Amino acid sequence: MSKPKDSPDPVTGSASDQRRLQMVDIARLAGVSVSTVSRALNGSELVNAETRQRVAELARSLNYSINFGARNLRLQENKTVAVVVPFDAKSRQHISDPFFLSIVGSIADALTDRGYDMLLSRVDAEHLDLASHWFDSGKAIGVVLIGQWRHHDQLNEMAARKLPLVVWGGEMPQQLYCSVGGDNVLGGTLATRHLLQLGRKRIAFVGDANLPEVWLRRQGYAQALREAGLDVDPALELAAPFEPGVATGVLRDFCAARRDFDAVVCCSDVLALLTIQALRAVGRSVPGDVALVGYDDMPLAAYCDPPLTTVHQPVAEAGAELVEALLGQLRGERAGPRTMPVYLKLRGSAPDAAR
Amino acid sequence: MSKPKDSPDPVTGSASDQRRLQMVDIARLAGVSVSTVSRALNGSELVNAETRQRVAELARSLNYSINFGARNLRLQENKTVAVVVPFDAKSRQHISDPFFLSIVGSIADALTDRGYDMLLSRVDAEHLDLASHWFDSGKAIGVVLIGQWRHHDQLNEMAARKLPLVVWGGEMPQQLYCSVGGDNVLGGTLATRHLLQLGRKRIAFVGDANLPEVWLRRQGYAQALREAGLDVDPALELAAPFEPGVATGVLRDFCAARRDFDAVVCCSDVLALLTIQALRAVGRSVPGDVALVGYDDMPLAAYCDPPLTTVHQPVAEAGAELVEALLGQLRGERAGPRTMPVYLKLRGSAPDAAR
DNA sequence: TACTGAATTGCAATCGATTGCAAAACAATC
DNA sequence: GATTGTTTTGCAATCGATTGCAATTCAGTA
Repeated sequence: MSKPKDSPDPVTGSASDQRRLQMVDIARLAGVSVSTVSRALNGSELVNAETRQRVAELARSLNYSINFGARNLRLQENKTVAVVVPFDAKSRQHISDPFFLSIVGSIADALTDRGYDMLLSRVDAEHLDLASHWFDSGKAIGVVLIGQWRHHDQLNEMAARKLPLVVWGGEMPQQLYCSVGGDNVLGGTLATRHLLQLGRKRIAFVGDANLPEVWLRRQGYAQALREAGLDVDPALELAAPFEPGVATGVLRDFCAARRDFDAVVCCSDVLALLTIQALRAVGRSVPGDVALVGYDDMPLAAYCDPPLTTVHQPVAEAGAELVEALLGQLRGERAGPRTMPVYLKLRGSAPDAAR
Repeated sequence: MSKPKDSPDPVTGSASDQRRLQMVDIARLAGVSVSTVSRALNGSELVNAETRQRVAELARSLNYSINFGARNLRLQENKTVAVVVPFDAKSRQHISDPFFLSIVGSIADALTDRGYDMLLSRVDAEHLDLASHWFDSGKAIGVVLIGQWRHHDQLNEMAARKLPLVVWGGEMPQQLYCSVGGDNVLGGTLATRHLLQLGRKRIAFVGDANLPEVWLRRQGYAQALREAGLDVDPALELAAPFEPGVATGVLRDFCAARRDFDAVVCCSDVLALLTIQALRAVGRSVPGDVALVGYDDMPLAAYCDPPLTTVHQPVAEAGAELVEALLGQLRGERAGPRTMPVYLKLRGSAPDAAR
């Protein structure tokens, strides 16, 4: 009948355990002042070693933990970073692209490692500047924004206002803010070159070039074609958005209308999957009739059918780079944009030529 | 501390030195006291309508926003909720399962809608109880934990300590904490019944029954088999974990060793994809040789090949339910576990019998 | 002009921590 | 015992907001 675990602890007192323990309680129990407790818990040399030990043990045994709100207010210090994921207000769609979610996970890791907290929120992709609210309100010391979307301009304005900001995305000409991203031009080039090496000559490009990252990838795509002495055919470019719902229709129409291409460069792995579906719907096979390269190398890319040949983005390193860039800014360093290497991961959707 | 606040040095004043605007600044500029500004911004009737208007406009034009740390300290109120995603410490793997990430997105929405902030963090899946730190330190008013994993016991202890806690997961016997989840027994039953209706009799079950949710789904699986007069064959159960890395090997071995099954119930869509790959590697087709049902209905489930027939989990509603359950607890309501309906989404991997 | 009550406004205490400075305790020396 | 020097400790101000209560303003009335 005895259930020791559930019995109320007489020391802490069952009635008053509603209120959270604070320093004054520890102080009273230890028979010292609040100042001494504060110093003891912070390991100050000013307090007697024995007292320090005693206070620390008392605090631990009572499961005391400090009120960070009060501490931050006093110290004018804050270890919280806001991570903001844009969403499409028109379609009211959440971000569901696995790649962005992976990046968020990677940032969470990087922040945790460095002792920072992460405030996650969403913002209308048409009003990226609302993300500055987290800084303005003092809730966060800086902002990490996932993607530039269509509002390069707003980002520049935010940077001009001295908002501590880092953006995952591509490096654009005359950019004021600090971006971190994969080498999009290289990615576009690698994907296209590989398809050319497979002997494909009519290579379509799927992605909305209004987005900076896509625009850069398209540069790489065009460059690779030029190297091979080929021209860009605007008819083979499809401005499909990243939202699966919209993209599906666009892709089906495209595949129904044209059969004069033998390869596709897709600007995300999700778009690649949708493209494969659209192609199959009109009776064309991958990689037989059409070879296909995706982008991102999302976790599931290896487990699709066919597994996706895709441009690998350095997700694991991305979090650390973004966080370091932000902390650098806060230290007053003038941080420029950073571009990280990418490489092509060969899988079934556009297998190695040697095979 | 008698050091008067240094007037910001106009010469050396670095950019980062730009002190954030506070109420006292607004007060000075408006020619009123801080109290009046506070009241004005909070829309108090005590302050003259005209003054209120003037102060509000001034604050807006200066882009002032309140310091929440100070406000929360004074009001003893906090609108931050910690959302904790367990990770596997052994494999040091991030959570990459798209389903969990979708749930996180859904919670972010629900919290934003209700004016709460979301603190996202990860915790070692072997020490779920560390999640209580967010509450103990006053950084969050409660904790939402994504998944029970193997530590039902730790969760019960946390609940016994009166930690405001809600867990996404299944409802287990003698559970002290509040869980919110899909109806796992029903899900298992629906999946299995559907395969039986297709005429399959040797149905494998893939998932680690040490996890509460899987355990419940297995109940449903067994129940459906019994209904059909069939016995559960332990040889057809495969305790594959959710981590793709580990699961891949386990599944390949299983498919290589046994060909005496004609259907599979998988406990996640990712496991379903891996199973399809493993089956194809040994020359068996889906759904021809083996019909297959996944679980979760992750965003990409419709875009795989074949598209996955899968048990749809109510992700969009999940966030709202979890948040409401937590807020209910905070209001002092004695909230029991909630189980949400699920349904079977028919797609290619186990098509409708009628076809 | 003096008085009254309602409408505004401001003073000062408060939330829970940190920390400069001064006071107290203790030890060492003359 | 008085003086000096070194540890330890505690008082009180501070961070940026909120709010009870007292003070002020002002219109209306005697």
